[in-house]
Amino acid sequence: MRKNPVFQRETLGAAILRVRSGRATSRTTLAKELGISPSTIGLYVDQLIAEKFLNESGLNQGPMGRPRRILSTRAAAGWFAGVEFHAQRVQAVGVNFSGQVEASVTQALPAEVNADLVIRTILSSVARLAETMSGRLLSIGLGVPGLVDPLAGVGLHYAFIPDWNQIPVSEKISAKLGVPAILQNNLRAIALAERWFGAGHDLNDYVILGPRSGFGIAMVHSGSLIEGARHGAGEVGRWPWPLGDGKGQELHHVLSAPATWRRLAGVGPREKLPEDLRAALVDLAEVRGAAWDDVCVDFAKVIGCLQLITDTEVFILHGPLTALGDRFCESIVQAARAMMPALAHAPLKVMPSTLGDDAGALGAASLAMEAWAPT
Amino acid sequence: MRKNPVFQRETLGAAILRVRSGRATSRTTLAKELGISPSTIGLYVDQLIAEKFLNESGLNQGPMGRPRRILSTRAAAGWFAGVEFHAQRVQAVGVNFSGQVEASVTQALPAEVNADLVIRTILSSVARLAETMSGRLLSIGLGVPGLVDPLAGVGLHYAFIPDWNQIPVSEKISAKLGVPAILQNNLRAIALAERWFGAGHDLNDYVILGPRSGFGIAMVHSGSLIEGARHGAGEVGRWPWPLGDGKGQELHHVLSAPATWRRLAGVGPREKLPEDLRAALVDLAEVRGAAWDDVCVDFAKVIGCLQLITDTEVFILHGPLTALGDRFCESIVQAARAMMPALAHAPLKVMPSTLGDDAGALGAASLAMEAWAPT
DNA sequence: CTGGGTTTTTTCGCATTCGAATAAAAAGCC
DNA sequence: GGCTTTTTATTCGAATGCGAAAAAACCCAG
Repeated sequence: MRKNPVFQRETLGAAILRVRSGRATSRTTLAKELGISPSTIGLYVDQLIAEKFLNESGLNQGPMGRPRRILSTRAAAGWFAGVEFHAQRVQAVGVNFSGQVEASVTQALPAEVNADLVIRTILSSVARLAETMSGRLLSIGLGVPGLVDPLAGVGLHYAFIPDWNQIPVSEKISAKLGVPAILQNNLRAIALAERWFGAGHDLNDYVILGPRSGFGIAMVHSGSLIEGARHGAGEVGRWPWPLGDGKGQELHHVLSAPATWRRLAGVGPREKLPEDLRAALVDLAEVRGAAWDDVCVDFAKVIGCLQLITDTEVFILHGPLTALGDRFCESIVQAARAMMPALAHAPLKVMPSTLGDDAGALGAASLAMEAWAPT
Repeated sequence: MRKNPVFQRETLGAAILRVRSGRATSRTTLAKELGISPSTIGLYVDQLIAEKFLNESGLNQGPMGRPRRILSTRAAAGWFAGVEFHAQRVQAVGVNFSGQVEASVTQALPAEVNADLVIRTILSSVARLAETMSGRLLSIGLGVPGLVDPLAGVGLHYAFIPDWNQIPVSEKISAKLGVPAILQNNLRAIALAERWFGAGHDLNDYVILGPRSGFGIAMVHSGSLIEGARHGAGEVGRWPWPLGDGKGQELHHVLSAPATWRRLAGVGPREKLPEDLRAALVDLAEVRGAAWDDVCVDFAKVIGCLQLITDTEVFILHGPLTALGDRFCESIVQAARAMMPALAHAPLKVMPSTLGDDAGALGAASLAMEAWAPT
């Protein structure tokens, strides 16, 4: 056996990612995935096994030939934290080294929230996760609302937390916790969650629809996130509404989740929504008729336009409106086809996410996993 | 001197590209650009000089220290062909190894054009270029209208040439000429032209606006072209018009170049445009009043929406409407700001391209240059 | 059960690429 | 003019990663 070479962190990290995601399960497939030679990957895998990051867990016999030695991540090798927040709450998940969620914490934020409180709540959430998780924390991902500069690790602006301007979140968090903290906009984090935990497994091009308190989208093109020159890509919510009419309001106000509920329930903009929305959802999902059609047509206008620009494979609906289910998505597709001749025979797919309410936190955890590599 | 190593084609090609574009002018800057060590780049440059692809052309004395030995491409090392076409004409340029245009050929296509004729006209155009150009042809780039599969080298569909369906253009051309033929959609090719010959030098994020016979856009994000999952990204021309109204026509018909001329000139949709459009342009550019404002507002609607989705640095206007000049672009920006609060204080830049009518052919030549590497 | 076929993994020599030191080329400064 | 400082280019030994070939592990057929 020769003297150990100096292993490239990047390659080690990439290898672990492939094994964790199941995209590569043996030395040979890893070599192909990473585009390096079988002899080299052998050394790397040996190293990762020696450092207890990977395991060999049995054999996989193909139709013929020597069976593959199945590689898997050691769940106990450490854990990642994923935290997402918005003006109302902080949500955190703990994910073991194999990418399985093992703990989850949600903390509400008071009405008079500020940046400092958010940071402190994030830290306390991670501390609570740490009580459950075993092994050491490896890195932390943060899904931050509003404008975010991921490279600098700075939260640039978020309208619903007064002093949230130019906050060096990454610095503050990683100084306290002693591990790298990776930032990303929360919708874009959700896009990553879809890749790791949802439908985006084999997708290279998809768009996340995020009708929540506003309406934003996150776009993945050729497997990578679309950021925009100033981190502002996907601000569809600020389109004028009615579309193309300068005098009106913004799309935000019409296609947000609350606005949609109101329209479906026939509740005026001033009236309060029913207290137990969760319970009312089932009923709402049964709504048909004019209100339903109107809402679908409005969504179809936007999604149709987006399809024509992005030529994406699929739209994945996130947020509370996923409760409206497949029929909502299908109605949107139908309406879009009816409205735009270009889409009549083109593939257009809209589907509700299978991830739940903690998609943002899962996405943040994905950030952490993707960024981490052994020292 | 040691035995020559086996040089990586990819690295050789990348080095030539950097030198040609002026992004790297010495061994050291090349090393930084390519992310390889100075010692290695030395060997590569020596090899490229020995093979007569590069020259040393003098010294560049900085404020201090040993001066850089300036590298440059040998213009006579070979040439690239760039060909663009649409239903009416084929346009070709010949570009020397330093990236300078040395020859240009335009051939009209008859009304009863078909795929076979297009291919033959492309070949004859290249043959005519060859009469002027010196050295050997290295590769050929093709800007193809409609849907294009660049990887397969296949023209998928183009509405204005009847049998243009699934045409293996790359195969046909490179079989005849014996050099690689690289395909791309013509608007996306223009985006590359902007990078090599125009304003895109230092830009990583920009959007090409192509109001011609229709209305398409090409998007560059983080330095790379947005293709779309099915090569159909940027089909903004097929948005419904008026925006958001299902019952109307398509944006194509209102914001195309001819339609815009008609609106500005007050000419009905059936009447013919003035014969000598070129001459009339100067007058049209003076147009003001209601028609002018209407047109600007309509463009602003679309460009504003695009800005909010893409968050691009700049829109570059191409096609005949560039004749309307800076004032047109400025009016659009003003109108967009007035219409969309989100853009009121955000950076929004629209500018006319400085490239002329042969931007498509230049872009095709850029394709050829970017794809080529020494054997 | 032995030998051929097939696929995965490892071994081992080799060479491309790197890193650190060295040389080269100029400016500025006394 | 010699000296230091600064930046670029080259030299040369070392080593990371590669390729070809061998080994390993399994199936199947006779």
